[in-house]
Amino acid sequence: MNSFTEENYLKSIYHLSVTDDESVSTNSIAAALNTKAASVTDMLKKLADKKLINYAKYQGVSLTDEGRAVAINIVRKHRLWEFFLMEKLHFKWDEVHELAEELEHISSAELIDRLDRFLEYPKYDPHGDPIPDRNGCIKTDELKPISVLPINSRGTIMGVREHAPAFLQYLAKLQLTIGIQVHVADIIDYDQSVILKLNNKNSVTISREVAKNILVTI
Amino acid sequence: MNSFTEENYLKSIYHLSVTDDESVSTNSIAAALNTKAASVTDMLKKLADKKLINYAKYQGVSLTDEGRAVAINIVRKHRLWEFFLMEKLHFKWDEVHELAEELEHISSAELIDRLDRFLEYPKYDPHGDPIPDRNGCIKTDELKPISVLPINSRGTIMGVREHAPAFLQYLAKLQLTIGIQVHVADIIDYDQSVILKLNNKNSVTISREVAKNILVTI
DNA sequence: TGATTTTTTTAGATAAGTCTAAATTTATTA
DNA sequence: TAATAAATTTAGACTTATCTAAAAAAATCA
Ligand SMILES: [Mn+2]
Ligand SMILES: [Mn+2]
Ligand SMILES: [Mn+2]
Ligand SMILES: [Mn+2]
Repeated sequence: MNSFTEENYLKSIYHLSVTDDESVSTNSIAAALNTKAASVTDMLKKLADKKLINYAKYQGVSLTDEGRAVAINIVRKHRLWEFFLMEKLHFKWDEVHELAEELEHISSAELIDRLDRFLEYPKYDPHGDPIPDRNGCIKTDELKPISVLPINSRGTIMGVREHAPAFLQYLAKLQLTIGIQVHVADIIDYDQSVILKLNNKNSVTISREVAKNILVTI
Repeated sequence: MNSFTEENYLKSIYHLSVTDDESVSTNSIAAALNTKAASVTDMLKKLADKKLINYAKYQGVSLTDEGRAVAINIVRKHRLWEFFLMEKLHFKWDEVHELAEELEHISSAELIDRLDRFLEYPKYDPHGDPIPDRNGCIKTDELKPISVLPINSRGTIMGVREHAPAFLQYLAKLQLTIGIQVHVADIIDYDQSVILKLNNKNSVTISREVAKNILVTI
């Protein structure tokens, strides 16, 4: 079995490698885990010994197939717990992530499969991220940030790129949550702010920065 | 915050002091936690420093009010998770304890209060043990082992004194589970074996050892 | 009571995970 | 390409929790 710490490293490497694509740097892992580069190097050696990552000094790291399987399983647990917390315990979408950071380390596979069944096999977590199935298969829908939509186009909010509670609370206040249809009414020349019309006729203005972090299907 | 290890020590001391009453010995803690006496001594010093236990060298330990509050909170979490696992995820009563040993360390009080509400404030866990409320109040029903019942008396199974999976599986096979009414049909002179009649007319024979570990109300 | 056994504590090691400071390697840029 | 800057690794130290072996205290009993 892997320790909580090892699991957190593997998960971070996984997330960094899906966004960054290439091999992951020591410093980026340190930043993600809020730790120091020296600590990361120590852990990378250990994970390499366990054949969970490919690591050559100064070269960055990537996950092995086994390491990726471990990481995806933690992501699966994280997202299923998030769904449970929101759906059954009625937490808000900005509250579930922190709690899931603990729950994702509960080890039992039987438990998570039963939770999956109890929740009726949800496909997406409260932030729109896909939940891997028990075989580690994970959907990859093509989502676009609102910032690339042209004036007068429409989209449905399906995810976010940023999970900070403050950001999620802000979106909730604007009623910009998963499943909501938006219509790009205007884009301000000066700073690229986006004016959205919602189905309920409300109109909200968001900065380009915010628009980049909201994902939609067209 | 206390570490998992500290929480496990406090919980063990709590359980040992409710069954044994007086102050708890180093060796009994070591036995309960499957560790060595030397390790226990080290931890006792730390817990005493944190004012969670009363400890004087060679004198055994007892919980302070604060230590007891921490312990009871862990027991609350343990039993609520056990109830969830059985009620919602349909685990068997011999499977839930091990899983709850992990879940009891999830820290959020908000989470456990919401879980409590979701489960509709259960009073007892799957083994008949009372679930402390959020203020740490815990019911203490007077339960008697079947072994003290005279011939021809009746009782309702309300708990067990032994939580080992093998024991619980054995009881389940005999249909001796929580809520079942039993009638003491006979007690064998030779070895004090107890012959029970159930409501469904079935008759089962259990050893005195087993009879001691099944608790009933009359 | 005095000797023996049991219990508990101390001493000293080990392993995991973290840190700071220094050294080394790689990347940048003049 | 040589100097400088940035990234990474190493060295050495610290904390937590654990262990074995030895010492000390308490309990038992002849
Ligand atoms: Mn999350
Ligand atoms: Mn999420
Ligand atoms: Mn239990
Ligand atoms: Mn129980």
